[in-house]
Amino acid sequence: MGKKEHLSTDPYKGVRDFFPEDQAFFNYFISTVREVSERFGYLEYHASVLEPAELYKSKGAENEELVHDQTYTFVDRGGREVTLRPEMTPTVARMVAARRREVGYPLRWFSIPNLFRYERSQRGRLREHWQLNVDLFGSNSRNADAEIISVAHAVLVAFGAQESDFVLKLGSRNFLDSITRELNLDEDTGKKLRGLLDRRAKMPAADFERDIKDIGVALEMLSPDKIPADVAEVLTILKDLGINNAEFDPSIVRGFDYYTGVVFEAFDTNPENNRALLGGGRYDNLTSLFSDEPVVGVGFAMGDVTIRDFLEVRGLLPEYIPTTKVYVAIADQALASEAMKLAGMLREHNVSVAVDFGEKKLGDQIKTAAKHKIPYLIVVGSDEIASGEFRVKDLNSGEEKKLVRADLATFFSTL
RNA sequence: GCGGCUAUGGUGUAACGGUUAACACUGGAGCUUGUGGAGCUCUCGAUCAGGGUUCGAUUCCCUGUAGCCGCCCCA
Repeated sequence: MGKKEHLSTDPYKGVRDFFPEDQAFFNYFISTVREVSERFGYLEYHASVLEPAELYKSKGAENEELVHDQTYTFVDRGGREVTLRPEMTPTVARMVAARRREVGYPLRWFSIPNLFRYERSQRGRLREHWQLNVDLFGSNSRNADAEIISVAHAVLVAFGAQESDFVLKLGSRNFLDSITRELNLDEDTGKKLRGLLDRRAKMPAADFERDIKDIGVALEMLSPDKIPADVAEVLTILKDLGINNAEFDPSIVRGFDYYTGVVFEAFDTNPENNRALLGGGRYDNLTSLFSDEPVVGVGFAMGDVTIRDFLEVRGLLPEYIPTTKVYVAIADQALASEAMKLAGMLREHNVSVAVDFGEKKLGDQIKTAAKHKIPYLIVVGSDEIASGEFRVKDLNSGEEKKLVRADLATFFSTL
């Protein structure tokens, strides 16, 4: 036997391989979110996955865990500490701050970066994922908050979701602060309250009520009927825009410290999938890391893995169709050059064509085309070369039609 | 960082502690020199690693490793 130790074919822990079917979905994800973002007048930017580690360290003690335990951080050959970005917001804040005097506001930017986090993976949470980030800078208007939420809404609709499939839940950091002030809670207790609210959906109602009483907050203060003024304003604008599945939810608080105003998350209305599909909110102080001239912002982010899970559950995943439209099979290896010439002619008309070199029998060549889910087949044989007439087979229906050379290009380029 | 579950060909599954580890898909060869995607025949290919219990371990126990799922945290 002489068994040799081989390398594993698994990808690195927590990251994915994108096989062509996966890449096809990914391309669909990218093109859909890009189209929607651009439709709202947002411009695409991009940045390196490498950032100086200080960018994440400077955000305060609360983020120690994120920086020390949940990032890929290493020292480069020049002794610099480098981090694979775990989120995009500090990067975009850095870029905006760098050109804060010249960019012009309101500024609308979006990006589709990959992000890394060093943590144990679980369903819907991997060590690398891709995320749409949409941000609007330089406006304090409630209309800006509403616009960002409506972009999020439009993205989900563009993927085929109905308003009944998801709900937009809005909360408010101002509201949270007002409770803290009213009850005179210290900073620690305020944080505890925020954490409890964040976890509310995941814990039994009785536990939540007990814990909330323990820190001295009456349950009535968190009633969904007591809509804070900022949330109410945004909800009114959204309604005017024709968005009817948004509501106030006092337990929407978002985990990050940098949020300052209205925050929101979208949820699948199917209670079995209670993970947030996307989330965001207003953050008014982020660029202050880079300058004393702060730039206000509001934005949201949506991951490719969570949206894929959502679309799968809802039956909204598009069927896989390869980009290759035509497969040319040959009856005899000697005809390979003829087949390649025919393919070349079709390519000049922007038809995607793959050619078989005839190393297997014709039947097996067709199997290959079918296996690759290529929709059309042309067989090249000496008869066809002589007559100039080719049989085009639709591999989905099994139907065949005869076309002369010139008509082939016309036929395929209309697909 | 903490906890639960799982580990058999490339994939998905099967095997009361007892012959040669079974079945399906996939791959390869053929039936079959140009209408074939099917079918049939043949074939390649596996018990995660180490230790223990036992006459005998894929099966039971321990350790390790890996994966999945939760928790923590949340981008």
